[in-house]
Amino acid sequence: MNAPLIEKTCGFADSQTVAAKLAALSHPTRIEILRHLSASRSCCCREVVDHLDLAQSTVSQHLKILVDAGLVRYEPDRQRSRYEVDSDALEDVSASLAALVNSCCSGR
Amino acid sequence: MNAPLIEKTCGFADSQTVAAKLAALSHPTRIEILRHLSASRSCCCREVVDHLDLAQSTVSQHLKILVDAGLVRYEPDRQRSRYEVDSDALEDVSASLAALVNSCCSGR
DNA sequence: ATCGTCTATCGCCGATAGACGATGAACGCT
DNA sequence: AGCGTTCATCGTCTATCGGCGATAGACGAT
Repeated sequence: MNAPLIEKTCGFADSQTVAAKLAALSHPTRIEILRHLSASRSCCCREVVDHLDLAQSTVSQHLKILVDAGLVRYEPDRQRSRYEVDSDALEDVSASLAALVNSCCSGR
Repeated sequence: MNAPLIEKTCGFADSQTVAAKLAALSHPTRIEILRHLSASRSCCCREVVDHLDLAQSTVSQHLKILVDAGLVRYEPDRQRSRYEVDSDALEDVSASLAALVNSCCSGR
């Protein structure tokens, strides 16, 4: 998966790539999860569940989506899980969107 | 709909609002449409259809989603339609995401 | 008046998303 | 060994998405 590389060199990723990352961010629960992950640096699944009032399986699913999108790092820690925001990836997405928006607004 | 106002004043919109706008952007076809709209300033539906190789009804749907999200302005022009990128709204979304990302990455 | 074009909308469909509960594996503790 | 906790995964259900064709309305041209 070298998409971020392409992104770095040419200034914007292809529509497919950008859309996929934005899709991972396009759910209120997942945004809330990101906020919580960044606020408390510990971040096991249970913690997020307590914070969110959703079923544990549901939260686990959302976390998986974020991990699959490359926005959150995951590391099993004993019987716990450890989730952590991937700041670089997140900034990448933001930059991609900014590049897209910029290229769309350059004409004025 | 005063969400953008809130966004302006407090630095970031609520998760729901951000997610909704990102959802509108989280489809490759819609990103492609945005690119096309910004490239050619004229933008009737038919034009987009010719550019995209999708059914007219499908394209119309995607355009509607973008309009409903407030990212594209719409104005009927005779029997044609006129779609135009709303640069301000687009920059708003980008800023919202940047704010979110920033608040998530401030800890390092 | 009629025809052709451009749109938006409707109805339909297959696929996917998002929620849940149940389950079993892994692990710490007693 | 046995119990409680944490977690990922599976199966199920429902709602929504994304695609299409068909249709009707609006309009220009003939």
